[in-house]
Amino acid sequence: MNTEIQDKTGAGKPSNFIKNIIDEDIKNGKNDGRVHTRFPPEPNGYLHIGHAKSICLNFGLAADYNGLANLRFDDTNPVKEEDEYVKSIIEDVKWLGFDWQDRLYFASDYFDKMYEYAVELINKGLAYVEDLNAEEIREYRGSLKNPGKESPSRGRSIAENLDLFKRMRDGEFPDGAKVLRAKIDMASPNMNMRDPVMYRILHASHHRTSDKWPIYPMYDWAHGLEDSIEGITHSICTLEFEDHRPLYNWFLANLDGAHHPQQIEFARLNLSYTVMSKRKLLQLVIERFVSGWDDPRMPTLAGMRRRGIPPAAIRDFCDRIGVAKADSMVDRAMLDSCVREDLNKNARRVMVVLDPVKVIITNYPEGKVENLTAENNPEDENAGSRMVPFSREIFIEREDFLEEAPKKFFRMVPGREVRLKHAYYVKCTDFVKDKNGEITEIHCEYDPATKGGWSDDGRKVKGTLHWVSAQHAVDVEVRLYDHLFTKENPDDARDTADFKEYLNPESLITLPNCKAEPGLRESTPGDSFQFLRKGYFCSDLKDFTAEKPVFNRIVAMRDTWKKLDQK
RNA sequence: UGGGGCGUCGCCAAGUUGGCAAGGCACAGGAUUUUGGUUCCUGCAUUCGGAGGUUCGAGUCCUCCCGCCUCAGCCA
Repeated sequence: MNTEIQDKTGAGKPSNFIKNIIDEDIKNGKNDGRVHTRFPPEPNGYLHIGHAKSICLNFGLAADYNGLANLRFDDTNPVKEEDEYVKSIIEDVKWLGFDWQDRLYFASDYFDKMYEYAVELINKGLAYVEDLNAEEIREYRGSLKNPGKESPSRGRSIAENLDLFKRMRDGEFPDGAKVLRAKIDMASPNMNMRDPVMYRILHASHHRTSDKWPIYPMYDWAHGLEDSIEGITHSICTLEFEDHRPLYNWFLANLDGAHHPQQIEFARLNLSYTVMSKRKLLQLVIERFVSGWDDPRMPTLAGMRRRGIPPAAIRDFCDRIGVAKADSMVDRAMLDSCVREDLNKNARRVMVVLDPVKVIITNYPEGKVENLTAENNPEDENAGSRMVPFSREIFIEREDFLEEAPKKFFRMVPGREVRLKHAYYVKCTDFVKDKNGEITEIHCEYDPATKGGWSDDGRKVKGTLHWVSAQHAVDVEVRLYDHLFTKENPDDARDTADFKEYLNPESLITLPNCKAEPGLRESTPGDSFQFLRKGYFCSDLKDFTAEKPVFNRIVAMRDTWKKLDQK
């Protein structure tokens, strides 16, 4: 394999086309071998896992090449942006595990400089003030197949343009009255080059510059300047900006002495069984299909944090999916796999019965309580152990008992011996049903010689069950989360009405009466556990209290029995 | 017969100057196991959207064709 590249870019991470470009740049001494990237969110919404891909890419590249990565807010549109989003984005990027040190920047910090640059273009005869209104500009722009035509304003003198632009800046004109446009080519096959708008008039208060500016720069004009000013070497963005690259380059090439970063585009992330567009996510929140931006089913970083997904698992996921230019849809199972891998290593094991049925161990002394040793994590010898109380009456999982069982079922069945994890071997001797045929009570006998769950005589038991002592059990609520949508790609709803038709009615199942071992009452919100044999869960960041403990299922265990059973 | 991209296993994805198809997820077997979890083995593209061509040799070069994504905000 290409061990050379891997050694060079470190960490044994797979190569990708961006690293190849950077390797080449370094070989050629471009940018003096510097690598400087940036993550440039607009503070107008919450970050989601798609942004995480970009964050991991930009900060990861900087780390791999001993470079730097900035966090920069692209706040050029005051009517959409709010400080609240700045805060949440900062929180999310930190949570993901990245550090921009003192390099937190705002596009709005460069407004003065951008204005000067605009004047420079006007002076070069490369920009002009437009009188046409928005609708007229659209008409003049032409269509995909037909060239546009030049605006009457295009012929204005430099002096007049300078004057008008100054007056735009001074607030003399109402919103929409004029714009500043670059003078490029109205017949270009690339629509972005048909005299794109650089500045629009917006008498709006900005979250940082307040009322200082009545004009605001457009993305295409502003973004390259931001990159240039910060000395960015590789400006990484998503595929839809590919068509903007010629414009990005045109602006920078026409400004004297401006540092000129290289724009590189990659394919944005699509994840199966969810949607990623801000508009659709917003709709789910507003129409109450989810409880908020941090609903554990949301693909937002806030939602994933509340779900209990470790940031390290998201970083691992972003490494595994790679970076390329082909549109793709990553299987949610890939993320689940990363989550399980992390949690298997790190989550303390604990016993919780989700759907309890009572078991009475008829030959166990009434009133007796034993404290049994239970290891906290077989994957981590430093995790230690805890004591779990055992008594005559316990709860087990309803689905772990079958009156008549198929051959491959090796849980509790009348007459068969099974092991209670960390406790004893027990054998079912009897059971009680109510008039609906539902099991209400199971009777067992235990073997006192098997304390701890071992037998000296080499006797084999195939099944091991988790349990909770009835008198010591803590009542907890458990929320089982599943895919938000039933369809792999809810976005291709073109044939039918709308993506919300594919919402999964079982994406949240609340179990209000679960039985947990006593220690769980003391958990800190956000703690994650493996509920033995059931999956990984975390105490809910918002709703968990010692009085009413609430746990979220992060992801279920892999379950080969379920697969077998369904066949 | 507008422009710009992309097409390698069910899903991601590597494949640097042509040298004879990495890896992960998923799936299927088996071993180990006080979690039907973990771990560990094993299997899983004679083939790279298709058809031609160049070459001793092509996923990599050439030609044509097919399919998908994307662009007409004073959004980013």
